Amino acid sequence: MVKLAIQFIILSFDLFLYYRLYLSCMYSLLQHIQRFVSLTEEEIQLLTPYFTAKQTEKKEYLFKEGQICPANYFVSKGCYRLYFVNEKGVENIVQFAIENWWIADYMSLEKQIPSPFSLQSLETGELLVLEKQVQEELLGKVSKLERYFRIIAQRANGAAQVRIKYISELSGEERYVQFAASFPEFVQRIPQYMLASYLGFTPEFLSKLRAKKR
Amino acid sequence: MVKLAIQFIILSFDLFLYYRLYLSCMYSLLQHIQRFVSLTEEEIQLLTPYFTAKQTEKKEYLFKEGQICPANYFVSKGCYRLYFVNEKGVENIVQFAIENWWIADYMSLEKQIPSPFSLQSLETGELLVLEKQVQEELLGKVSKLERYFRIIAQRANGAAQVRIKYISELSGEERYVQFAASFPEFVQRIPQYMLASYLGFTPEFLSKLRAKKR
DNA sequence: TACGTTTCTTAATCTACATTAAGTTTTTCC
DNA sequence: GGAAAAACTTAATGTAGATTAAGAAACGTA
Repeated sequence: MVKLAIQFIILSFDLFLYYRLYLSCMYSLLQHIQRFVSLTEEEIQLLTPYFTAKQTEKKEYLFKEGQICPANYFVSKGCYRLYFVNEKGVENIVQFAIENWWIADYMSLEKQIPSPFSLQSLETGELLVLEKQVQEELLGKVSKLERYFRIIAQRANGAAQVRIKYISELSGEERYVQFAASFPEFVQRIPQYMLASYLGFTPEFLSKLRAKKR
Repeated sequence: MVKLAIQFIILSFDLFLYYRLYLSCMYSLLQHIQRFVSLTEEEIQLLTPYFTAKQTEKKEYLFKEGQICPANYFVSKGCYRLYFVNEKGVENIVQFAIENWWIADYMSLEKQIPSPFSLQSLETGELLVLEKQVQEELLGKVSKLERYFRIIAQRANGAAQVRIKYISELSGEERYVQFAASFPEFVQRIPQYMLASYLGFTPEFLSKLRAKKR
């Protein structure tokens, strides 16, 4: 009987922890959504069951290369990277995501094909998980979210166009200088070798740039 | 009186030409939309007034660097490029669009800021024009199109992620070889120096690669 | 058809960053 | 707290593609 009581308390505590995580994440997401689309109380009620909250440990994978990207992820807390490993075994980061960003391999998610990318947590984090099938159901129930996701995707699209412009136009050094000026806290937050990877050059070269700057 | 009659005939002929262009473009677009979203007859009736058809001459600009991107464009016929000019005066192509593609500077369009890009026609072409404000009205009238545009944008997103992967991973030569194998007709269709620009290297280098391949 | 413009080709020289190879410092984990 | 792993730094050497400078070929226009 004591064992059962203890298990019940543990279960209730787990439930409490999950609920707290879930509320925190949903709050972030609703704040984000309402920046683009206004929702009624009813719509909010309708949409909340479609999301699952997840806590991730540092280095935890959400999916790995070769797996189908299982969901679209909204970052409530933490930092994540989408990366691939090239034929020399070197990791190349294609995208980071921090609070209030969505991240996924959108080609894999859309076409349900194995991803060449892996998605990994860089620190303890909290996410909302929206699987493809679940998203389809959700959008059937709350069609206003089609608008939200369209706006998000179009913004990401514009950002990608600008990113490709920078890759073409700026030297490695210029990219570093601009990025560090635009996102100084982010630069402190991640390992320098990952920053180098994202900016498209080697950690050795980044060391050289940093030495030059001192 | 004779002059009036001639003017009326000219005006009717212009209207006929426009109508023919418009029908052709709308047909392309409706075919495209129905690949993703099914529309009722009523919805089709509702949406058609929101699009303007446009014919472009070779080299014609839809917008130039420094202007706000005025619209989202659906390509019914022809080929277009989105490019910027770097500080050395060299043109860098960020994107092409051919039949059934949408193209715009999505950052400029979304935020209504001056674009660093220009959008130019590479051959005589035909487009449907959807200005931002008009799109908002349209989406208010036929909300199903939110879904269509979300899907399109998400696919473009996935494609951009893959594009960035290729830029990081493959050498210039490898990019050329893969692109030429994947899109042989497109390679014939555009000037080689534009292909080089899009793939991220100089026309001189492309000449070298082509010589090597013979 | 002739001329000017655009596109493509060729080759030598240059350069931004990669690669190789360590050593040093910081972080992690038991 | 100590050892191992990870991250950062340094420097010499190498390389993929850029730059420079033309010349040749193709295209467009009057």
